[in-house]
Amino acid sequence: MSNHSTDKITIDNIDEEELHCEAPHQIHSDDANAIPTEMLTVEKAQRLSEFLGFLADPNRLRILSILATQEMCVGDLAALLEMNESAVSHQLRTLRAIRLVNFRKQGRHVFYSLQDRQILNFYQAAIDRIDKLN
Amino acid sequence: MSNHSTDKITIDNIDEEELHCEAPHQIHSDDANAIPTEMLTVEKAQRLSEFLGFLADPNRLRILSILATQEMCVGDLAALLEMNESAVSHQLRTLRAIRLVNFRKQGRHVFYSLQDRQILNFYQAAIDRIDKLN
DNA sequence: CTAATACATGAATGCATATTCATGTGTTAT
DNA sequence: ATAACACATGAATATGCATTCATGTATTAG
Repeated sequence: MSNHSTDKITIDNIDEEELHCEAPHQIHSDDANAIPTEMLTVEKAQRLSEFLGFLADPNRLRILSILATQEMCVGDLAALLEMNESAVSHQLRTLRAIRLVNFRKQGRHVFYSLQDRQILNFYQAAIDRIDKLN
Repeated sequence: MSNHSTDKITIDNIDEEELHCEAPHQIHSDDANAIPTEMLTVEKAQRLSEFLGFLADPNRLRILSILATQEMCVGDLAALLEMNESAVSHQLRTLRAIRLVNFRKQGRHVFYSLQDRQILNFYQAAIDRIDKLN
């Protein structure tokens, strides 16, 4: 029955669900503009985790790493990745569902390409993070 | 028995695994520096997906969204998130394992804070992506 | 028309993982 | 010392999901 009329939930604005520990000190920002000031709502957290979850698969990432540089048909993707064609097709289906890839048909071939090229920023940032921390 | 002596795999450098479809056209870059030119190796794709997978959970994201602004103890986190304390503790365990959070003990309380503040960049970028595309 | 090719898809299987429950450890209060 | 509190953790359960297998559809070749 929680009647929050807003979906913006600031942390200290929470309806006094008796928090016993005082916040000992606020975290200060290294780069100030990157700090979100609000707790994620359940709904938004779900959407975000869904999106990240779609990226969080080795084979999907490898597919995207290929499509980032060139268009390619399903059979060739399967050959490059050394995967079953069916498995590749299933993955492409999910990538299509979230609008990350495009496809165009040409004869019996289907060529896939990267649609949302904005994710390359995540991709690169994540790669850098991996490279630095290990 | 594939004896690649290198872990750099460029796509057209692949040992001629008979690709039948010619690449009809190279994808050109919107912002050129964001384009990776190499296919991800299996190992690197696994590490990357593992990292993204750790982020891809609604409750972990909500925890991080709180810790991004302030330190907090386990019980208060559980209250804010309306979660079982045990569930929160398990999640914090995995966040600790990947060095995303710090903790300090004070009496019977354990205060968690964000350690790797670099991920706030992903976080913000992902949020923006979600906001724009839906 | 028939066969082969390229890809898609539904069902089944197996694996990873989030939550819950029960219990354990350490700390403060009485 | 005993009890209550704060948190951690192992085991069990359940749920989601990636791959495989079998089959279906569309296109081209002969």
